[in-house]
Amino acid sequence: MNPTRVRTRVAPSPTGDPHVGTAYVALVNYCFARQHGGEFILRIEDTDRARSTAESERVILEALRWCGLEWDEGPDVGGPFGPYRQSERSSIYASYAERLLVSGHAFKCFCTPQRLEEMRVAQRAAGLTSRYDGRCLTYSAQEVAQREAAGEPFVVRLRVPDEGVCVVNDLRRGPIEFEYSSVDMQVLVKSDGMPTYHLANVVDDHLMEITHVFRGEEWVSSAPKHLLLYSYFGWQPPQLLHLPLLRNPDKSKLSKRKNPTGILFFRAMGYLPEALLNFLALLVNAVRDGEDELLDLPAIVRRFDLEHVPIGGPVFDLAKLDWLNGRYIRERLDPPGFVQRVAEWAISPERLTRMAALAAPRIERLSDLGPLLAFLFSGRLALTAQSFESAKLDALSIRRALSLGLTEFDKLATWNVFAIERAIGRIAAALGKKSRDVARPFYIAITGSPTSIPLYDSMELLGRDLVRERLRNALDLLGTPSKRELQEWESLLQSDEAVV
RNA sequence: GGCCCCAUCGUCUAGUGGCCUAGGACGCCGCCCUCUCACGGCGGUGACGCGGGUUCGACUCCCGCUGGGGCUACCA
Repeated sequence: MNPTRVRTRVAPSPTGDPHVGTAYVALVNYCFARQHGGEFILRIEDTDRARSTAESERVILEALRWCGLEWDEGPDVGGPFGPYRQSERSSIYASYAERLLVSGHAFKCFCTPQRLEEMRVAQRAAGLTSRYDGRCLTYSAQEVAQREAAGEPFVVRLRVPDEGVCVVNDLRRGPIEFEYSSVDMQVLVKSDGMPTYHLANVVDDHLMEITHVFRGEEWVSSAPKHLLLYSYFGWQPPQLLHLPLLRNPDKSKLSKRKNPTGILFFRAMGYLPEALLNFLALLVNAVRDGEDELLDLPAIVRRFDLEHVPIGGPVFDLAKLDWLNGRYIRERLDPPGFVQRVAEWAISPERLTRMAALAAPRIERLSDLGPLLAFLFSGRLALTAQSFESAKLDALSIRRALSLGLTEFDKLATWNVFAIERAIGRIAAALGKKSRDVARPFYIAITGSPTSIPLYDSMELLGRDLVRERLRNALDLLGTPSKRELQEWESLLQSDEAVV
């Protein structure tokens, strides 16, 4: 019916560590494209200047490659529809925003953040949908020109009808109806001139000739805005399918405070990429009764079935991943292959060199190496609440310190000894304790012992994901902070930051 | 609060009105194999959230409730 070649994309935002949900979404897009002999594109959505980093982009690409997914077009491999990095396409978005402005489908808005905030608070208090009230829509052309000439900062907003219904056709969910009156007049161009996701994603999907968009469920509620944009531009929108969000065991959205979420975590933990991808594939399309669950990528693509992609949010079941990974290790790896994987995993020459340098001054026999460095080759450590009794701090301070570590470490732009040391320093200051005393429980949580090779080096070597895992584990042992505690403790840190 | 999505064993799911006294996988339990453990084999535990309809017949269709989730930013 439609002779157009199938083109799908995954569009991660380089604002943090690669998320396993990104791999999940990428896999679906990959499978569909491959199954139809189409193209799978990787696009970087870095329109958030404040949060996007080149390092994050690099790591995300590396992580997706590690998973075994290859894209046909992308910022690193190029392609006929480039550039594939939104920050390099500013002029394109500007011209399309201008088009909307001219046609009256968008307008300049000079409202201050404070006014918007007050408006929303009032709307919510009145039990209404929070939605831009259209004040700047009442200004005359001259008034807009005047304000602009006066140097007033402004954003460009999408004009949304006050009445009528928008129908979003989801490939699996069917038609979803939204009253336009419940759709906000989204900002399309920020005051810094950068487009928001909404504008950029629509323009790019059109220009890059994307035919099918498989994306996370969190986008359902902004689909009407996107559809509106397509219609304003006179473009044919792509087919949409919203995939369920991966969940924590308590069914909430998978979050790194509670669970491993980073692709890098799985690598650091010693999962094989084939197993991870296989596990995700099982979440996308379950096997038939009696069919083997061990599937390589070609098999995953072959049996991919759009009609049977689930829409209920699955809990990410680590136990099942463990089982699958075990099968890969014992069924798919021959001895040389196994050795190679182990080498890639943890004993690269660089890593070994670094470990040796840290360990050598502290041992008397080579055989001391095993116990001293075992924690660097382990997943979960065998700790109990008693393990922390040798720490200098009181129980509450320990929990506070570890919990603050969990949040502080995630804020670090780069993961190295220096940054880690400063983070610990900040935590110590926030708690009014000495750094060395605060470091003690971290030694125990991370290395398994109060005496070990240097903590900060160990943490860098172990990687942020494994450190996070160990802190989570320690906190589980000592008592996971309640929501209230978490809030109180965080404020401790914030007030400290304000002083600095 | 408002808008939207979802709902089968603890978990992932099969099931698209009769094939279902609901099937498979992970987990858990037991037995077997075995120098330990693991693997492997065999068996077991265990679910259609609730209430109304529709129908000769509902896990399957409709409505309500309840529960869970997402969004509600000049973040994506």
